[in-house]
Amino acid sequence: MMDSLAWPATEGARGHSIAKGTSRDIRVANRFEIMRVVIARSPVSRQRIAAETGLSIATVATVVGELIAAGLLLEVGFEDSAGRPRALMAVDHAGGVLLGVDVAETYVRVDLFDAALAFLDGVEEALSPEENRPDQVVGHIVSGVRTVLGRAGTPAPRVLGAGITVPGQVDHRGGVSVFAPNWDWHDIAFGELLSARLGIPAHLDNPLRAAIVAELWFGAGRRREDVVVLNLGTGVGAGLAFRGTLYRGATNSAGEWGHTTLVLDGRPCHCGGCGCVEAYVGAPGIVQHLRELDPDSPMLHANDQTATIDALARGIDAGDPIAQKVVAETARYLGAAVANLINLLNPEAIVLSSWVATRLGEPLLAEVRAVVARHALGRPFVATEIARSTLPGDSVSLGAATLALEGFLSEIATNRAKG
Amino acid sequence: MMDSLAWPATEGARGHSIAKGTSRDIRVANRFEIMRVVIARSPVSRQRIAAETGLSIATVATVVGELIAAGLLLEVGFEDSAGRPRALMAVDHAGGVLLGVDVAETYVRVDLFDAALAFLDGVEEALSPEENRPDQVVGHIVSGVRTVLGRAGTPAPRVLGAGITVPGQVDHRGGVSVFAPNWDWHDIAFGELLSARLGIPAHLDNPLRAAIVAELWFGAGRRREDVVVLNLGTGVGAGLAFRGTLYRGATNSAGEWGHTTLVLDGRPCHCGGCGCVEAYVGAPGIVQHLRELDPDSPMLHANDQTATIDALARGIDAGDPIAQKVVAETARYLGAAVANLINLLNPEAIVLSSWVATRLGEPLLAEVRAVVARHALGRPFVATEIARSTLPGDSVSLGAATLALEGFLSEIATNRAKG
DNA sequence: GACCCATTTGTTAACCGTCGGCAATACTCC
DNA sequence: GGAGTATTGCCGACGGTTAACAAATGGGTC
Repeated sequence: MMDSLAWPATEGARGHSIAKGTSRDIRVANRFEIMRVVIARSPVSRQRIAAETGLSIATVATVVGELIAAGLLLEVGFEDSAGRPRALMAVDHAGGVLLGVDVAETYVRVDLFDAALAFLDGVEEALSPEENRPDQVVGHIVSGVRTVLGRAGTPAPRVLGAGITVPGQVDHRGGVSVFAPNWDWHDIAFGELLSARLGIPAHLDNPLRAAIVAELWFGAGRRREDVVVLNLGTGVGAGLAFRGTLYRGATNSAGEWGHTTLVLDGRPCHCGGCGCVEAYVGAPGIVQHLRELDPDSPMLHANDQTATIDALARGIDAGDPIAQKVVAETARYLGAAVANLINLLNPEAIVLSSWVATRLGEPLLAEVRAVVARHALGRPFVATEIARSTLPGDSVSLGAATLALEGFLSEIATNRAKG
Repeated sequence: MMDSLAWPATEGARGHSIAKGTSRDIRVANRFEIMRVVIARSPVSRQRIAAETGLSIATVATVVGELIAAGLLLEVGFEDSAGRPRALMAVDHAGGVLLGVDVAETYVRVDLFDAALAFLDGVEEALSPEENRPDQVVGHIVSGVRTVLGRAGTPAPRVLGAGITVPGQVDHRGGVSVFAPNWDWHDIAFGELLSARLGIPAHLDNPLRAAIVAELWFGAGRRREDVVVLNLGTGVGAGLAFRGTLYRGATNSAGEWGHTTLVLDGRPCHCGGCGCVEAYVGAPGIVQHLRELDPDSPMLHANDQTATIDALARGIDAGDPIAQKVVAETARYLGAAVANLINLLNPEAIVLSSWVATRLGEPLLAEVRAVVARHALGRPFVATEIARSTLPGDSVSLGAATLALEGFLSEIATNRAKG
């Protein structure tokens, strides 16, 4: 058994359920926070880090020292002051790389990032419908990882960790894909398979959670406590963060916002229910709006939702009335569903992410805001910012890599002893 | 200005939003946990407390020592063991009392509890529709408090604190009723008014939050992390707890589950929207189901929902088919709305509370379970226990008093120096 | 240009608080 | 009195902060 396993095989058998907080957790949280500030404000002085985090300068100095010792940070210069110049810290771009792997129904995407989560390189391998065995998927991941690491040049960079997202219910502590509905996987110890083949600390989770972590570190979630990210794609779902940290639910399946009922006894949904949010605002649902409005629309591309949504986006730009009606109809449902989240959870921000949100963009968002204003209660509504994600690239693989960084930061040894 | 104010008037002006955790918080959380164990398992040995909390015996001993010094706990006897007998701890019933005040639209309820949150006495004063000025409400609270404390006998007991719930959006830190829709209150510094007149540390909050705190301490929330309590009354709302603690949302208005849309463009709701959950499962909504099924039903009591719901409950017991249909119809909506919560939040338990849940009881719950099973996703569904609240009495005033106990426990000085 | 001082930054040590482990003590039973 | 268990006190490890101190620079003075 390799020691690169990120999940101790036997754990979690504690007698009680309450997460007892230890002082160690405080240090780890501070490391996260300081790393976030350095990434966002780079180059940045210790003084400024202290001001932004609220920590004392002494604590900042020790934590920064740890991060320098771990090879993540670097003093990159100095800044004038009235007295001694401030040293400026930045992420050491040679300090190591992180891998973010997004396993979806039709593709496996492997992205390489530096320790500041700046995108370096990426490959995407298509997944045919027959290739749904875990070992086949693992094969694609391994080949993708080899490709990007190979291209990264010599000497091979130090890999700090890999984050892998798999759809469905994932037990992130055990590295187990508990249930992946599309492939009918049950309790696949995916993480072990991967660690064994990669020799890299691997962190398995679900794409919704990766997306919210990416927003927390780099997007609308920065400096906020309660954030929801809505993944609008073929399926739809929500990533949730409460009090500044990821919320997973009791059994790692929180966030199935797509399968909450919006229209009782409404449109059938592929989950078997009726009137689910996903049936109206998922890509197939949007295509259905178009088909119902104009069955012969030239924007319709049979068997290719992506092309249809693209055509729709072009139609909006061109002022096509049918396209506009489709957007309005979609927003009628999406807005009500967003208002539900606002009323129930009173978040600070709701972020629209994934490819449908990207393509339909501002026109959809404007309509949604108007609908939300009608449905949501006044006070929570004004407290919530509704925005599109500003993250570049695939925010799922970015979030997966971020989870790997969090894992790495959690395991840095504290160095009091110096020498 | 009195020093019994529980809310420092100037606070919260920190530059950053992240709640920086201190080791002090750990101690406070452990005090809560140990107090909960003592209340639930009383009389209980230190050993058992350690086993149930997962803390070391040493830590349990120090915290128990603090609580004894604060007058909350007492050694009440010994338990045989093979060697030295275990000392048994219990709450000191003479250690102090807590007040729980539930301010509703039509009444002010003041309950007195001992430090173990056992009910001692209570009074309810009716609130006429004209009596909606803050000072009038305060007057009722003060008179109620004087009554129960007067009856408690001499010498007057030590009051550890008072928790007061007010409907609407409440800023618990500042003790301000930010917005109470029924009375059109805006930014009433209710807490200051009360502290000044009572001379008792007062803790203001919202009834939904009180209800979930009560469940966390004494009901289905014990030893659970993620719990939802549904308040089914004239209005409906949800109290939320994530990771073992109360969730308030960004601006203290999380939990408006009653105003999430379940039937797009459905029944009008008094909030101005349409198709809200409350319009179907709030008491008036249930009465409307009955009216639609049988406009001449003898169970209908004009202008008295409570009587109608009571008649409905009797009808169910008697096997009245109309009553059963009304329950089924109500469950059709309630079940779907509960399933939404399960899919979105994946909680460990959902607790049905308040007077409608009490009266319609098991028959409603059975129907709801069946509907939820159809609507919710399989895996989160089996992970969620759906139950009626087992708390006796008014769980809102109980929760309010519990909030006061939490406040008291947070402010116990740590005593290393002894003598 | 040499020197000194003010000023600010960064580091170190001391302190307090938390928890856990271990040994000494307390207590009862056999 | 000895065995066995409970409780307590003490110590170490770790966290953060405060305060004192060392380091680095600029500016003024001779």
